[in-house]
Amino acid sequence: MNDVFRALADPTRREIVRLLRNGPRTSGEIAERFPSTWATISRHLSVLRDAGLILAERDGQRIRYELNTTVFQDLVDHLMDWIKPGGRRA
Amino acid sequence: MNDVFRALADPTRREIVRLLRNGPRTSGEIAERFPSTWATISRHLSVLRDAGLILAERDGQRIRYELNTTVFQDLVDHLMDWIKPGGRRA
DNA sequence: TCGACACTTAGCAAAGAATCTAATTAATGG
DNA sequence: CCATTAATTAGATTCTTTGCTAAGTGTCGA
Repeated sequence: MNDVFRALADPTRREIVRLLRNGPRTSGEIAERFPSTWATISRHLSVLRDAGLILAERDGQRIRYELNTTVFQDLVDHLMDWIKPGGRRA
Repeated sequence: MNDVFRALADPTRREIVRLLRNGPRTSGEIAERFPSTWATISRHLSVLRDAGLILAERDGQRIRYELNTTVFQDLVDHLMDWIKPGGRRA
């Protein structure tokens, strides 16, 4: 879960997530929307992927990324838990 | 909103948030639960405060911190938005 | 008003993260 | 098998974050 929070701490990565709401996109399609280098975006994608927030699927020469909504769901559940007092731990 | 995500990226700060679920605590009460220095915890508290995630209220010599649940609610709403496809922007 | 208590801020060193360029891997078409 | 396109990885640099010690602020009681 730590990876998830750390991944979302970066504004560019959150922007990538927002972009992927509208459906899967290739690495190149994502990269061309940002001022940063393709290499930099690729790095961001790997951070998001390692956190489980996005899924990668190769399609020929391209790699298609899409949101992993179940992890977002887990995150939302996690946060909901926090704002309910008297939770299991602590 | 960027501050909120950045604040939650640190595990110690998330732990503080979890602790505050069970009700307000003073700076000292919070600090004594962590291996870090009081000064370090104080710094974490200021990050959480700047992000609006917690509220500080002075009570004599003590300062009492409590969760600001409305900001968490906003965060949850924000995330829910992400996992619904076809949002307003992009 | 002095001193002790509760807490925060400042300043610094060390660890981590973001981004760039250049090199590398992988798939495809000729 | 070579060139091309698509994308990632490596290495270097710079910026940010973290956590420490030490100094400062604010409050209270004697």
